[in-house]
Amino acid sequence: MVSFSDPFRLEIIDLMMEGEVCVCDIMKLTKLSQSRISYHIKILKEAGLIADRQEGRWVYYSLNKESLFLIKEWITSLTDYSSNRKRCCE
Amino acid sequence: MVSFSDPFRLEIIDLMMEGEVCVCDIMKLTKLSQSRISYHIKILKEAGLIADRQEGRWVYYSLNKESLFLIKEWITSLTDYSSNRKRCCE
DNA sequence: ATTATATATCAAAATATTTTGATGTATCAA
DNA sequence: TTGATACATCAAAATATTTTGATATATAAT
Repeated sequence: MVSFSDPFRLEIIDLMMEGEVCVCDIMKLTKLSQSRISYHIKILKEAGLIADRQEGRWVYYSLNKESLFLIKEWITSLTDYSSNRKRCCE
Repeated sequence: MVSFSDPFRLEIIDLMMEGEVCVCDIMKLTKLSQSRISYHIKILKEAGLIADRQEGRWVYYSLNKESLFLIKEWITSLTDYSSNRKRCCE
């Protein structure tokens, strides 16, 4: 969840919406520097939000649908719970 | 989304799952200092994630279900999109 | 073998966020 | 109207994250 917290990471996630991308794609599409992209990719990967697959010199990154589904489930649990007013501080 | 990024804010959000809470509730339940809680509450409020309602000296905070729903929809759109492999860098 | 390409990693600098403690404001009770 | 309570705000200090530029590693092409 913490890794969702950077605007560039959100941008990278949005790019992955349409399928696999490599760092070079992200470079072309965002004008971010290579090491900067690698840094954010690493954060996303450590959070389990993206999957990677190497093919030769390229590494393809894509969204990890399972972890996104788990986040959705957590949000659902937050809102589904009955929200009766609690008396406070008494 | 950025406001989701702090462990204490996630803790506060979890506390709101069961309904409205005031800062004093959060103080009792988390042992965080008052100003620290107010600070995080402010971040969550500015992000539209929580609603507030004043009653006398107390301010009751609760989850904003609509904004949580919007986040879920965004995540759904991320994963629903067809994820055909894209050729890269060629 | 040598060179080029794709990406990762690193340490230092830059920047942003969080925490703290003090003070301010509004409401309520005595 | 005085004092207490609940919460907000502020500036400074503490801490964490991000960016940069350099270098490293692995693969592939020549």
